[in-house]
Amino acid sequence: MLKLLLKSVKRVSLKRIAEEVGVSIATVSLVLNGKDKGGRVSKETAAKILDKAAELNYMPNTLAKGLKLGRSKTIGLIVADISNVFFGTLALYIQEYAEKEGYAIIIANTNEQVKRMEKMIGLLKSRQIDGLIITPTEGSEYLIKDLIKYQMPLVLVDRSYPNLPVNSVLINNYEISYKSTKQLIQQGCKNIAFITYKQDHFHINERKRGYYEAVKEAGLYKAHNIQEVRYDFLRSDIDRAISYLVKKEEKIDGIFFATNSISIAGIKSLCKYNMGLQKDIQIMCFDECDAFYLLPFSIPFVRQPIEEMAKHAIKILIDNIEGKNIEIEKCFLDAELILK
Amino acid sequence: MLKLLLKSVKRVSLKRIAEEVGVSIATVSLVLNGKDKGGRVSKETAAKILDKAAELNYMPNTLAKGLKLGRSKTIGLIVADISNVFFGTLALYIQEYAEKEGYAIIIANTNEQVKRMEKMIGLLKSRQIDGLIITPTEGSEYLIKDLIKYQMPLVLVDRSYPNLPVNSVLINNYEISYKSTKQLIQQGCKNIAFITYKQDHFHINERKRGYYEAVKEAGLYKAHNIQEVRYDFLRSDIDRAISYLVKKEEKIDGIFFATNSISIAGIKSLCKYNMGLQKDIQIMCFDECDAFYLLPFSIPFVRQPIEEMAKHAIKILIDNIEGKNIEIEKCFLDAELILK
DNA sequence: TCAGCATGATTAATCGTTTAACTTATTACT
DNA sequence: AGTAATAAGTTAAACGATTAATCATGCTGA
Repeated sequence: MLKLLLKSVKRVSLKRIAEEVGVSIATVSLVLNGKDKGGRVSKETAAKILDKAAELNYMPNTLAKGLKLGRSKTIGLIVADISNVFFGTLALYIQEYAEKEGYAIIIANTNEQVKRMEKMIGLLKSRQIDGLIITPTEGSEYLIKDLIKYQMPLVLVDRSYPNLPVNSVLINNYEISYKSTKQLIQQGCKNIAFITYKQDHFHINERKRGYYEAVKEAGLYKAHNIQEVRYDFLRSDIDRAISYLVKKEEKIDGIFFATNSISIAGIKSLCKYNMGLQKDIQIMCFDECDAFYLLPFSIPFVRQPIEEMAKHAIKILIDNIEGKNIEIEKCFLDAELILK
Repeated sequence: MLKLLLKSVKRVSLKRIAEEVGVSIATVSLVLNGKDKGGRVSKETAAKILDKAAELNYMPNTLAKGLKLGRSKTIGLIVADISNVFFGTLALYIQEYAEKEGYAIIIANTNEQVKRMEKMIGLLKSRQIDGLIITPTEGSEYLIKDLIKYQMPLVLVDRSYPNLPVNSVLINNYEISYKSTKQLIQQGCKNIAFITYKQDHFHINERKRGYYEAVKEAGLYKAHNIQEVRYDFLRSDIDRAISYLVKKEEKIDGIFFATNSISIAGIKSLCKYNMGLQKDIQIMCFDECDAFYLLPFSIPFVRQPIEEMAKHAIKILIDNIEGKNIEIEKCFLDAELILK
């Protein structure tokens, strides 16, 4: 009874328009899709159909359309954590650019767990998404390979497997890390730490390599200045790392944080230990953070071109989906070092 | 040619399984949906079907299923700005709880513009979403009314129109604002400002009312201590407001920020004017912010139970969608005042 | 012997759209 | 007049899944 009540508000379909105008469903479809050129439908009939469609506020059923055409005009976006500002901003722009092309976005989180990533891919596939934008988790190479085999239009963003034949949009991690570390050295730092995730990610390794080359070149390399923390125990691992770094005999005078979450946790920790930022220790962060504005001095950071990344990812993906481009695209964008 | 190539990877359908096992599509469907009890299908056939489905890694086509059943197992989430941590976190939890019930989430942004909200509702409707979770923008009452008339399962979150017969999940805005303001008064503030959006939102008005009652009760009410800023000109309006408040003859000694975005912008501004936080001015914020951890003292704030909000919203919505509950639910959750 | 029932499966309609192929009537051309 | 071309539509199959209705077979008991 209730169900009947709920169903009573029927959506407007082509059939309804066809009946009310007195033509066949096919004619309505042709007109509404603009395929009535070349003497298919008379001007008057077309006008009547368009009027009726407007009057009834017709909206095509995307499910039916997708089923018939084999395309859903929907893109899956798989990120590690949508509550993280970096991914949130990425999602915002991806959604914006996708919408302009008539695509909707379904978002899924992995929480950096490959099992969840597998599940999410399955979930999105069963929804007949036309393509996928992914920031892959560690150890997900086999999933990416599967998707390639499956011929799923795909773009990796932020992170990538450089040896896989897959579209990607990345930043110049190595160069910007090298440059950022150099900057700390120029500011007079002699003992610079690098805090990063204990993860085997290409982009993370590149950042490490940039740091490494810069300190080595300056003759400042010390193995124990590189500290790795676990994603799942970020807070406690950072605390331990910072505590170690500031207490060891050769006290550090600079820290480079490899990601935004590490930056935030690291700064929190430094404050807890009451370290004199920019007096005793110079820091350098990946990504901007609101917290910076609280300080009486400015903290240098690497700004990623998130909007550009989103724009490129969507363009590459949609070109791929619509068959306009079948070449693999590896797109590298320049991040910016902000010193202010 | 290319298209043919792309199409060559066909998805596994019921038909394929039926052919390979040598039964009809109907039988496969029954077995895979667990509707083969009561002597519908023999154990052996069922086993063969299940095996084959597993072997081929069958995944139901959600579009076809949705078309047939009139339900898409998809929920639309419309927020103001997914790059805002509050909404990002909300989205994270909503997605998590929805997923547990087998629903996917499509996210859309309004940027606080009612025209965009209208567009997004249309876009989501045409995708046959089963229900909608919305943080409505200002002036969107007519859209909500439409949705109610349309009998769309719907839950408003964070914000609401209290007079409309619509499900909602809100916090106790009035009480928590009253309590927070009282707290500032107890700490000795005699001249407390309230900075809020120039928006006619129920939840915003409630927060203002809480502030108002508290200062009035203490005989501290002054009309010009309430400053309103525009969403689209947040930074500049906040700057002007703060500048005014700290420079006027009766200098303020406390500020209550009505939302998280206002808190962040406000603190930035205070730092710019070099105000001595917690010496000259006590502040009170809505929502937590990473920036707080940079300070040598703790900033009191109102913590919203975001996960609980998401949980309730999803429960109410899905009960509604599945016809388990047709009563209108107005759910109020308690926010927490964190002083540390 | 045969109605009645249980078991195990199939048939066919349906959801809303798209589109190739077909129809029918009119006009144009030689 | 006969053929072709054009205009203005319609028909019907298909996409993949669900499900009410039907069918076929074997068995039971009076």
